[in-house]
Amino acid sequence: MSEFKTDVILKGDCIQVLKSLPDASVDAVFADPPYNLQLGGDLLRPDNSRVDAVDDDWDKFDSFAAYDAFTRAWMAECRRVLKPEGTIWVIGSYHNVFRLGSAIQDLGFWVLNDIVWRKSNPMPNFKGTRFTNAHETLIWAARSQGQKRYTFNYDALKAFNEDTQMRSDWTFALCTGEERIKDADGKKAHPTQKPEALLHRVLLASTRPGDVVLDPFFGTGTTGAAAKRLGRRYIGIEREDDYIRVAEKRLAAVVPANPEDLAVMGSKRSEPRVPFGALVEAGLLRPGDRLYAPDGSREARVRADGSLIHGDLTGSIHKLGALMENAPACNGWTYWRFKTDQGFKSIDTLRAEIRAAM
Amino acid sequence: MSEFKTDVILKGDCIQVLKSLPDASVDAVFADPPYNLQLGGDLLRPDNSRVDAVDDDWDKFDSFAAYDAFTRAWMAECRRVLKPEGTIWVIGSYHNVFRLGSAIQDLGFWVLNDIVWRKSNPMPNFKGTRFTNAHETLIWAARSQGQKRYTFNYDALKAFNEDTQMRSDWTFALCTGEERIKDADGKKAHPTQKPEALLHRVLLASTRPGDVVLDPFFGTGTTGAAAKRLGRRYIGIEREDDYIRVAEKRLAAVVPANPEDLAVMGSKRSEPRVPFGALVEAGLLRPGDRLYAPDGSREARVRADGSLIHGDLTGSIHKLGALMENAPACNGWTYWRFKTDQGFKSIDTLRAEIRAAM
DNA sequence: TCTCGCAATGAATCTTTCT
DNA sequence: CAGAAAGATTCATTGCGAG
Repeated sequence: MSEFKTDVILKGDCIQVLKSLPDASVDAVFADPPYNLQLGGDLLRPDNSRVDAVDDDWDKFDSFAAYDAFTRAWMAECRRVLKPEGTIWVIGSYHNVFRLGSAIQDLGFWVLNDIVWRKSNPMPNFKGTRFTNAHETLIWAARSQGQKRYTFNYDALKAFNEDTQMRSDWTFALCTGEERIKDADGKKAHPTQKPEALLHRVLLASTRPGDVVLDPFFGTGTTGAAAKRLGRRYIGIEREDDYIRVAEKRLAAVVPANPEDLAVMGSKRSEPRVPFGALVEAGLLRPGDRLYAPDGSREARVRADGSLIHGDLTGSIHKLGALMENAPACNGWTYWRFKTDQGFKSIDTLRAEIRAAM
Repeated sequence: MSEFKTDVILKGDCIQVLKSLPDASVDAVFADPPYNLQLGGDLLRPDNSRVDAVDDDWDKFDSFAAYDAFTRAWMAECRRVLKPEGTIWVIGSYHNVFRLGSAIQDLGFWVLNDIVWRKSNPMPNFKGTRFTNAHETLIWAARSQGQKRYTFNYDALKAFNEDTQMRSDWTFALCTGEERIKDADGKKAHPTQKPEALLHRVLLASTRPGDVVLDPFFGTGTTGAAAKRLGRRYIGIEREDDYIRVAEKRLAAVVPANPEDLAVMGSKRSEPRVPFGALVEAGLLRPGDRLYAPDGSREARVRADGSLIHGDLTGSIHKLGALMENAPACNGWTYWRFKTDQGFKSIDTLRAEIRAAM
């Protein structure tokens, strides 16, 4: 059993290092894999022979096959390392994203969304032979189909987006200027450094404070920087010493946000359940009290066990609400009202009282 | 050798019909194949109305393997039928587009761009479980690598796009309202009719007047309608009699446009907004920073998700502003201020900064 | 005739907990 | 594990009918 440390950069080949990590140990994976088919040594056939540069159709197919084998090898390890309720993010462009997406599906992940990173300042197509390639694609997937309990901070992103739900197209500027890390000689330290804002949104959406985020292609550590800033933990895997040095220096300088500012808008689903009967027990409502439909057209009587009665119809607040409206379902908490000196009030205000006292 | 007519709808299974077409005979292919959606049960909106889902038999496949086999069969025939300098367009969503893209690459096509159709009015995610699925993806590919003589009307598109290069993300509204073809009983005639503006741009970009455009999944004939309007020829393949009838009637009514009239068919410009959360992502504000009400009497703290907190009140800039003022609504952008060396400034100035960088 | 409010709807892989 | 019950959940646009 290997040791499991977080907030570290593990040096080595990503597949080898992944194999050393325990099963079901990380909450999220973010992967920005190489797609240049000739990127030094990454591309090995299943038999470990190296793929040469290629031109003709047959070899092209061969190189796609090699890329697929490589992809499926690291991705399968990521799946093993991921907790059941964890999710994976991968990013790519049209060169490789179809390979990534097919692999994700074939390995048993369940795609939740594809997200478009719309670049506000893309590099123009100088020759005028194609459309300006102005976006990249992220794929977000759960570990398996039917896994409904993945982390998604829906309400946080809705607040972020000024109270309308976050869409699948995100606009960010390229990583340039101050943020772009340069060598001593002024050259960019890494060819594909991602904007930290992108990682900020990814982690805010799909992880919680304290979660462990794994990045098998760590590069200069954008994932780690965003994780640290947001109070998440990270594990980076990187092969190149140069990148590791840059990342370590970068990460040392990152100042985490205060824990109390990392709280985000919570969901109602995460609040404790309060049975309607508890309102009666607490004396906020009494047996015999009347509840009223939103338009006042109907009423029901509260019984001692927290059920409602209307004529010869009885049931929970939800069931009776649905019956009143002849609807397939009804949230009784927001449906029923009770009478006060100041007029009608939702029974949900009484639930809030109980929760506040808890 | 089969007869080769254009401006026709060929009835039958698309693979069978494709086999009857001669080699190297069409200039472009546009294909909107089944998406293999894999839906669960019914989906209800919050108001309990039922979503009219795509549950047609033609969209059901037993497995990814079955879908891949189908995809490669029709796509290989399309490649055979395509002229050497011809290009293919396919459209899909995350359910199927990775399969399409991998097949395109494996069959020897050469991807030129992937294009994002950004929907200005997508259906929301009713249950709050994912990001709003607000786009679909098109793939544009040449018949083979090294084929440089494909048609791309660079200058036309640049003029079309207010003299800047056309990007890979396009914004269009869904096909609704008058454009959406209805049955006699008022139901939509086809579940997935595409907006003609999308096809208009596709054909304008990648074909010339007189070119032959093949659509192997013709449906109600949007490709044919755009082709006819633009002075291109079309060949549609469709299996369902109902769709063919609708398409024939539709096509008969299409009037080819005068070239000078075509310029007006641009897309609605509805650029993405800059949400408040983006200021936090960009580092213009940090979690923990203070915002102040106009009269300075109240303050709130910024959190990582762009929500504000004041005591135990939380919410978006708008919601918390409204709470502060005990008002029904509030424009948070003009309400909140932050402190600088030069005194207080509106957060709206920060939004302007981000927009300027875009 | 014009305005306002309400209903309808679009390629959707759309819940969680307890018995 | 299946089934029942609790309970949470929507954005932009079009069209129609009331006023």
